[in-house]
Amino acid sequence: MLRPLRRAFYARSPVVVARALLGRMLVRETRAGKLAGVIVEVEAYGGARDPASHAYRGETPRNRVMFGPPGHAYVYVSYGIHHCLNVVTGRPGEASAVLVRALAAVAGEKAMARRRGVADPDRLMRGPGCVAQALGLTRAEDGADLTRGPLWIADRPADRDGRAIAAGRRIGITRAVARRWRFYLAGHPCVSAPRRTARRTKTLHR
DNA sequence: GTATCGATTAGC
DNA sequence: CTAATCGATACA
Repeated sequence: MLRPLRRAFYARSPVVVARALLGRMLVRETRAGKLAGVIVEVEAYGGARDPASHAYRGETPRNRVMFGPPGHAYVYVSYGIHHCLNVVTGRPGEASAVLVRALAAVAGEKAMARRRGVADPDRLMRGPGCVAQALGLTRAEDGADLTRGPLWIADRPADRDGRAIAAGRRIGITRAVARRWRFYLAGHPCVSAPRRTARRTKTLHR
């Protein structure tokens, strides 16, 4: 029987949780049916110590959930258009999180393809905005408790398809760009390889 | 108050 | 390369 990962799993540093999430199955149960995918790409974000984090400058209405207990979803609107799913990690108040950047679909592909308007299975959830669109996640899911349904991550050994965990720079940020806090399954077709170099870099900040 | 930037994406 | 579009931030 598949159960959700318990809160203790999330109560660790974002880097540790990020790596531990690779190969785990994320499940979203809707009235229309069950959507699921294996996590293949993530990014870690620190709180007050990480200039690239939404929590770096303190609590706001948007990031409030980050400052709460771990194991909850932080869903925000990116560029006014897309939604992005994060998992809150660490101790309450630490405001660290893991951004879910890509999944390999294992259930509900048809519903995902309909929502995405895309047929290619590898492109259903490649990129954080695509993940949220395929799963139908919005600000309504902000604060959802991942240790219970209907949005949860399964307590089952990671299935990494025999692939190594690779690390690289986080995508799309301009601060603390030196940190190699993006983790992904090497060579996986659902991983979004960075295409452009990031815009203007503001801080290296190791 | 106004101006600009972004943990993005699709399209030209 | 750019538009899309809004919360947060920077600044007058």
